Amino acid sequence: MHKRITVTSDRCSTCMLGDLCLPLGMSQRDRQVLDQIIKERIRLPKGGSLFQAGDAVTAVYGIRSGSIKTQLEDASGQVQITGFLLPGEIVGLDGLLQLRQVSHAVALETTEVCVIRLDEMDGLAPHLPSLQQQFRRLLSKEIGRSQQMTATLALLRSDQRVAAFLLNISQRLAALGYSAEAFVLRMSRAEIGNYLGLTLETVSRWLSRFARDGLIRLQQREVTLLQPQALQQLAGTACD
Amino acid sequence: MHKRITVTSDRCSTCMLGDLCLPLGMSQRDRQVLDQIIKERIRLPKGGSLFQAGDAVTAVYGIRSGSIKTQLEDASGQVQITGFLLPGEIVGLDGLLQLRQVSHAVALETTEVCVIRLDEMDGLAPHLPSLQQQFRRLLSKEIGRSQQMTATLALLRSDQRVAAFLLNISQRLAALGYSAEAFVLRMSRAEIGNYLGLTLETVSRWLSRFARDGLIRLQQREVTLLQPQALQQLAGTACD
DNA sequence: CGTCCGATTGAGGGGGGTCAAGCTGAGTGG
DNA sequence: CCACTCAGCTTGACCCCCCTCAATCGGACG
Repeated sequence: MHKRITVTSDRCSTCMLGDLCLPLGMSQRDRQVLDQIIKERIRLPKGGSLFQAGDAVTAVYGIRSGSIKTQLEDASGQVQITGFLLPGEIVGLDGLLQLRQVSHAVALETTEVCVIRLDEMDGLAPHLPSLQQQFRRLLSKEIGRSQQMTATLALLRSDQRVAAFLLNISQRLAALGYSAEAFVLRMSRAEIGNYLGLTLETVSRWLSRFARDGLIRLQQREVTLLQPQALQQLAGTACD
Repeated sequence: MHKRITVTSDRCSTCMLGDLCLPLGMSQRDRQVLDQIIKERIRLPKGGSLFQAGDAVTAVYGIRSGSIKTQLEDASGQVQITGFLLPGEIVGLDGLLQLRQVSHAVALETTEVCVIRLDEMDGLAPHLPSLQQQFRRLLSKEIGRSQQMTATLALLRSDQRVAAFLLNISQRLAALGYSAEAFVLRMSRAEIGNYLGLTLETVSRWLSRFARDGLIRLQQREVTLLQPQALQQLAGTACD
């Protein structure tokens, strides 16, 4: 389901993602130490699983290219998507509690991730306090992101959730240097709906409505934000 | 708003909470090292603030007795309660990203917390790897808890959310050695509703209905679970 | 050109929000 | 000791938002 690749070039210290990923806030010297930790990448085809619930946790994963969804699943087959992750973001931060994965991570397109082994990280920890602190920040950031999602689900109407979703994707892509206005949704309407606690029909209706009202332009999964400020106003502030 | 107390007795190594709090999985020797980190407690009256959004983060806090709610607030006064925390649980794990609090933490009753200073913790980290790992587990646990909340809001009907809420409180109190069947809700109907993404009327209606159907007994905020297994069946599994 | 999966759009109904009117119990002051 | 107050809770009536069910459409791929 996935292919392991030994890293030979373009390590952390020279990676284009730089501050957008694990090395954030680390000195160039510390980044070169980091290069020694990350020796491997994994390449996933569209639909491929990075890990499944129950797997032993030996590493966390930094997305180098592509995108991944993470979802909780229960015995009855019920699914809840908990995140859509983009390059620079770290996958597998839940699961550190018992060192067992609780989520299922699936590639939404061809995706490459850097393997950050926990044992390597713990081995270097005493010599690299900045890594411990950065890792702690990443965990805390994930808590904040998840709490924000809670506020979105608890406080916003369906149209506000869809608008907030578009803006969130837009801003994260913009931070990566892509266009904030024009982008391609890598996930289906059903996946967006599941993520937002709505049905796919409701998502589709609001996207169509936004397009009809001139807020966005839509061609299948291609989105162009025509009036981002109007979307922002619609989404309001769900405690952010 | 709060009173600082220097710790003179009943430190981590002898605290009754023991494995239910920070020291989980640490050796008795390591716990005695932990005693040196935690030198202070804070006592809060009902309604008192432990910290507010924007405050500098210098510590996280272990609840020793009482209970605390944490909530996100935005400029327009919109509030979203993100958690009700019981003894043994750690407050302030969000906020480590920028070392600024993002939430407002308020005591639901007279509450005492142990101050776990970050600088002390980082100072001892190299000599105490078990603390780093335990702290990482706690952060990961909080991610899992928050994701579970997302699933609850996205997947469950209002009656299922209320049932799941009662069972959650029950189980956490049982883990502390209290009765799983009979307990007092420290928060108002409005706070429960906010937390669950419902109105206080809906919460009240379902509690009344559960009581009328013989699933629980209700006297103001005193709850007795008469048929916990029926509640469990009602709540179903929101991906857990 | 036919098939298929995902997306769109419509019609209808129900779950939960809104608004409003009482109720309850704890605290207060006479 | 008891009326008074007030915040929190309960219960009812109404209605709207979003889900459900269904039909149709559209592009991708053989």
